[in-house]
Amino acid sequence: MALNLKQYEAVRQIFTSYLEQKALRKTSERYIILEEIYSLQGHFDVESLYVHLKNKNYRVSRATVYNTLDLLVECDLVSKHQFGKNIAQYEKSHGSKQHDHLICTDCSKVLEFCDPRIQNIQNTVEELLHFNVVHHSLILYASCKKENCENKRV
Amino acid sequence: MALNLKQYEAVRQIFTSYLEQKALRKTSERYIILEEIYSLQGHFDVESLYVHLKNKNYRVSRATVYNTLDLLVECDLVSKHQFGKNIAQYEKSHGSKQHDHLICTDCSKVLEFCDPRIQNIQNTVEELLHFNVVHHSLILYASCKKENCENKRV
DNA sequence: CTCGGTGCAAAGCTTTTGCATCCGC
DNA sequence: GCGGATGCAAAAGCTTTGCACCGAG
Repeated sequence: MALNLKQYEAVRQIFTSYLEQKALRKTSERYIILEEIYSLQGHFDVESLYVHLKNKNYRVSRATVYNTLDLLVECDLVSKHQFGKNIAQYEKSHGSKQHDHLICTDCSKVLEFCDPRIQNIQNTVEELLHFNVVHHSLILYASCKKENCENKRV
Repeated sequence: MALNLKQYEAVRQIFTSYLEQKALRKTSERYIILEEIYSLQGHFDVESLYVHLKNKNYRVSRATVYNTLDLLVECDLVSKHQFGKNIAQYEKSHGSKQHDHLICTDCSKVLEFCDPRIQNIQNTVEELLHFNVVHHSLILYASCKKENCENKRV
């Protein structure tokens, strides 16, 4: 909910540089969307972002939301995930620690974890296949051992 | 293209057990779809599988293809991937070595690689978060170092 | 004979596209 | 003022659903 102003200032700066570098226009919509994203916690999909914006009475269209998200993903301020469903999930990524995701097979909740060893795997594959790894997605699908898993219900 | 009969026999057996265990009917469509999948190489999406079946003059519907794929994924004979797009990709998984995927950011080609260290990461996370990892998805997005990458075109 | 499974087509959802309008540069 | 970007709505693409019929058990 709350926007970290100091962080937003930095992020806004990065976005501005990116837009200038690509000779794209600095429209108010683009900044409104960026600000909204950085005031959200956790993962979100396009529709919920759109609704959030509408609720604040901003006049934006889905098309612009999609377009802007693409830009933000490209300049690394937002990351995009496909958690097995057909709905793309996004999350702000500036200043966040590199992390991967675990999805609970009982309740679909998404947890985060860090493991530096993923880097070693990337390095090996880079050498072996002669590629430069740009980014990765590691998702573990796992069931909760605890009986009290929120939604042990399926 | 060619179906490995010995493998198919084993796979058919597994599917049959699964259907019996779940008290589901052994319909001809289900076996036709299984057979077609195991005669395909590499990844495929629902539409191409459907077209393959239609070309062989089988009377199947997309609904049945989707339904059967769900069953096959559940009994581990087929694995499902979301390679960043909204089209689910599938591949036969029985008898194949555990592997992960690298997607070329230049030409979208999908390569496979194996790295046992992913297992270590899973073990650590299992302990740390108290989950049982059922399966995982690791995708590396990487650009080809070689100038002669098939489609260095974007 | 029952009722789960199927085919077909329509509906549902997410995402993309076309076009007139708007506004950053 | 030009041309990129937007809003809106329609269209597209993948997947699910409703319904009448079929066929496995």
